[in-house]
Amino acid sequence: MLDLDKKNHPILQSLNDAQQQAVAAPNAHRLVLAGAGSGKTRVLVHRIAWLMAEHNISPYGILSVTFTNKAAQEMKLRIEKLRGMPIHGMWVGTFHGLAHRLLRAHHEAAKLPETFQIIDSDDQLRLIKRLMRDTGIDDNKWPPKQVQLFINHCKEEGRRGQHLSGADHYNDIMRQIYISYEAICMRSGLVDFSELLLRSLELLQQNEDIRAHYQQRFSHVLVDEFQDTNTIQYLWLQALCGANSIMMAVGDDDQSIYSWRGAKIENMQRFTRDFSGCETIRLEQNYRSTQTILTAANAVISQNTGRLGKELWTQDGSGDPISLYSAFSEQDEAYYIVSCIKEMLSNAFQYQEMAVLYRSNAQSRVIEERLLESRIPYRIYGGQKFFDRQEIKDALAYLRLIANRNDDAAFERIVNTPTRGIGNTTVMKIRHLSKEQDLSLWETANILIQQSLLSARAQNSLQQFMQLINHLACHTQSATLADQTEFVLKHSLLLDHYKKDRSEKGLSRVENLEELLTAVDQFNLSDSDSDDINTPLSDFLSHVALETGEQQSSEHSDCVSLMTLHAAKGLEFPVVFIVGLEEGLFPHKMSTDQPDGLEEERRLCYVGMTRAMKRLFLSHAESRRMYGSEQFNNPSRFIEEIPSALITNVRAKAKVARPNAYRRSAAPLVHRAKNRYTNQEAGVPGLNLGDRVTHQKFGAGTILNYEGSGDSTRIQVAFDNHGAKWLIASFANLTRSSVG
DNA sequence: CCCCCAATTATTTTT
DNA sequence: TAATTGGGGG
Repeated sequence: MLDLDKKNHPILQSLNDAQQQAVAAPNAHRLVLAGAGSGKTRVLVHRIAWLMAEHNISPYGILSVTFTNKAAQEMKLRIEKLRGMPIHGMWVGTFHGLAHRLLRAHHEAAKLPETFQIIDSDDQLRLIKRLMRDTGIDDNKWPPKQVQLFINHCKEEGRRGQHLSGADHYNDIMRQIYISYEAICMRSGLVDFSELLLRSLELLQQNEDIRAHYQQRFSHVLVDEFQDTNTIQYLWLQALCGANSIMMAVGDDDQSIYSWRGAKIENMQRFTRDFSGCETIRLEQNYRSTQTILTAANAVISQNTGRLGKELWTQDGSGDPISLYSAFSEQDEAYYIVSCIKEMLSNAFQYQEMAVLYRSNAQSRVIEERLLESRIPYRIYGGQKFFDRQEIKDALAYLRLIANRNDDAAFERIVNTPTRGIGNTTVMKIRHLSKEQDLSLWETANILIQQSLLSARAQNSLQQFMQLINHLACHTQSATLADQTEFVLKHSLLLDHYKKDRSEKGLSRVENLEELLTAVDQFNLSDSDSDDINTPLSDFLSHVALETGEQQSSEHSDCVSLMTLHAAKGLEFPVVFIVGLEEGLFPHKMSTDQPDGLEEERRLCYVGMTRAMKRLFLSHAESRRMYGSEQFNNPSRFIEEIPSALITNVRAKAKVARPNAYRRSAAPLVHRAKNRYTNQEAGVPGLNLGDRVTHQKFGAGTILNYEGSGDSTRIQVAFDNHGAKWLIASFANLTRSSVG
């Protein structure tokens, strides 16, 4: 506990006890177990302010690491806001961004050319494919995607090609490809994402003076989302922390949902072991959700084993119960969601306060269709990033080649884009010689031309291409970035190339290229880290590679958000719908066979539930069209893990509340559903699934399901006024009624 | 070089 | 089912 006068310190005043303990922790390592909505960013920001104010730490001595650019940006902003002035010299950024910074500053010691550029996973895959073709490795037998995973996995574990044993045929092939891949990247001055981290770790490991410099500089290292760190990131942090550095790791083991991407929850325990004197602080008071939502989420996550342990609570009230809807089908589910959205809207919630979360992207479609139909504005998070689009990458490849002629990935991409008569034969020739001579494609192309080793046609085309690049380069040397880009777009004929495509796709590609000009322009204005000595062009290229660029521009309009549960991490919404809570879908069947997989699914559910502030709607569908066939999934086990007292089953209510609107809009689909059921008797002659029936006591309802046969047949009926019930068919005495 | 058809295959994704 | 990918033909 802190002394009273400390508690009244302006930086600590607004914080709860646990938060204060974290913020004002003495000079010792701390693991902060920060539950969802417990104010972890707040703690980090206040901690930094505290260190500067009370420990007299200069911004220069602080290193603050996050995973996403968005988080880094927010951190920076909030620190500046709290201090009331811009911060200089503090390293606040993503793992990759900071690693990049280290490599730029010490490219020589890192054995990288000054002009090195970053490639994304797409470029990486292309390089691997090309290399496999060159070395004659069958890409049917060894899928390039798998090779890519292998390489990245190695790098994430800190292993180089030389370190590998090649124990069996598989490992032998993989090692071979990995080694040639490393060679190509070196020769082309290219660095992939995992390489940024591994290379900068090696830089620190192999250069005592550099390591000592940073260890001395950073007296405090703070890390956000620590549960998402992988092995190399852990080692990287460790390398930056000297004997006198203090580290604060903030994370939540219950929100670890990226183990499939290499994240190691074990790093949390490892941290408390490796960093001596480390104590754990728990932030369990939640400032986001109602107690009902928290109790439900706590109950679900408590099913997991090996947790560090934590229970969320709130000072606020219990709030509304959680709604559960059992839909007939995914269509029905979508109608229900839309009807709830309308209801919430009339309950004074705005569209932008609502989010629909699903396990897999494919689920968004039905919901989109219904939203579109109801003219409800929505926005889908995730999906293709601006700078990942084909046409944008083409344009960037021109810029990259201008910046660095040895960039093989860029060369390969645009040597014949737009088509200029440099076919496969020519490119193959360049590749072969390039491999033989260990020169870049550009250098090789030069040799081929000088020695006239190509057909006259090819020679001519290639020469023109290279002249074009040189021409673009020297004509834009002194121009601004925006002018440079515009010049390139025009003279490369890339814009014309896409303008020829009159389809919708082509149209949007042209639009995107035009948007690129805007992006370039904005970059000039806002500018990046201005503390390196690079050209604006190379600055821009690094920026683009590391910051994938957010969604479209419609950010500020009032829209319902649609996204995967993964994408929802870190966000919050007053009203949250979690749909498709079915066995096989969520938990996904790909992860149900191993216990680890199932627990991660459960954490995902926990993440989803804790996004909700006021209202949480859960739903599952009894039948769902998946991969072209009808699946009958059981309700997700996660539903059962929620105490039933917290849940209201709303199936009947929803139908009664809006019988007309509901029925009318649903009509065509009910019809379609009925067609599917036509030959499927509900275990009783004359009754089919989907039929409308009447019961003496319960009134009208719809047949949902049945089980068993003969006298013991049970039928599930959704009664309009009494919810869903299982009835013994032989006693129920149901009569068919016509569909309204 | 482009177009069409058959085959394949369906989590989650940041940097 | 539907979307993407690869191979073959024009």
